Amino acid sequence: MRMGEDRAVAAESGTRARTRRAIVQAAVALLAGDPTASLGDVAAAAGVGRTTVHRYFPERSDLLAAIGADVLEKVAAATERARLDDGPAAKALERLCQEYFELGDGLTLMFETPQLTNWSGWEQETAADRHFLDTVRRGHAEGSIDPELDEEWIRNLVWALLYSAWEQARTTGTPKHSALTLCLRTLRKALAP
Amino acid sequence: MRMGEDRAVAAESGTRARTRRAIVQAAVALLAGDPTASLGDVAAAAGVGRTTVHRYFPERSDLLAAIGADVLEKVAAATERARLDDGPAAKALERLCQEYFELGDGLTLMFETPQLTNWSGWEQETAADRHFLDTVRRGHAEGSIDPELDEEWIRNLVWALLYSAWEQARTTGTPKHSALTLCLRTLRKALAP
DNA sequence: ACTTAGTGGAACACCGATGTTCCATAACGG
DNA sequence: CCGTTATGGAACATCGGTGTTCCACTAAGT
Repeated sequence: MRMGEDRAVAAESGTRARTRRAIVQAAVALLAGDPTASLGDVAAAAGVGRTTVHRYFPERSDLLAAIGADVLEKVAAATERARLDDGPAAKALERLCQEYFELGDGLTLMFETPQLTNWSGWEQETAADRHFLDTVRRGHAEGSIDPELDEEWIRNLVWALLYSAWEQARTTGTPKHSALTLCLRTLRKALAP
Repeated sequence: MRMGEDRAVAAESGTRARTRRAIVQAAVALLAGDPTASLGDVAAAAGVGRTTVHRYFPERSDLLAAIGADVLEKVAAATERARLDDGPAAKALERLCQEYFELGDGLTLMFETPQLTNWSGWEQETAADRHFLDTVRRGHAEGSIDPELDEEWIRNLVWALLYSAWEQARTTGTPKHSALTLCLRTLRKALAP
């Protein structure tokens, strides 16, 4: 038995881990701008050879899956940080929104790269997802969230607002903080009963 | 001078016009589900031979351009119908939202198919776009729209809400009318000063 | 009915992305 | 300092989508 992690590939020697991260990072940034970018482009953007990319991710889908897992992990972490159970539910969702905004290009990818959501972890409800929906219900119960807006719509709404805000920051020159401010203000007003 | 249209290709004999429309229609529906669908798939979905597709649209980009133009045209028509200059600006935008919702899969495409917006008509501001922004400004002036939300954000917001609502209707079983209701309610609350 | 316009299918060349192999060489760690 | 580890590049096979041509066939229009 190996002392590896519970993840698939497990403990890589520092160098490999660093290269792998470099590739994934570059891929996220690049694919956010052009979802059809080739693996050669990704390699170039990551500053490595195309061969190396294939060494780490035999098929394109493997890279996509890795990105998907990465984003998913970041979402989970962000959900943790938001401490959804503290204070009024509406406020909790605003905090969550702020945390999710840190996903950056990950937001763009989730919208524009459907293949990313084909990876196993995405089809079934994640803990973060459940926690989110629970919080919305709590908001409905305690009266801090408009009861006319059901859970599903609010989930879609949050993501849509985040995507809009991030894209506005990415394409137009809008500074990130003001984009986020608009996003949060809009969310607050939308949720208010 | 010819009695043809001002458009590029102009008056086609009824049969051709019908086939062309069938192809574009099928392409819209298909690409909304999978933006990477091949021309063969489009042909199959349209119930015509692949050769025929190429006859009408020599290159893939030509088809995309046609779709882009089609959507653009529908947007213009919808903007007309919304009568943006009547009544309070906030109400006008809600009417506009209702009209835009009719774009259906066109909404999905605008978000998920960037190549669609590469076509010439999209880079420069359209009349509809200008009319929209003018209406937002009017809302700011007359006090029916939250002055903290700038024109650009509101434009993005409207599209994002529409996309969310449409996707919710398309993927989950939510009936279209209730999706639209949620969308409008959210917009109304977001715009309110 | 007969001419013309429109269609479908097969066959082909082409291209870019993908995935694989092999080897020389650079970086790293003991 | 030397062996292991990781890398980059070149060369190659493959594959699917694309775009083209040609011909037989069918549906319109007069």
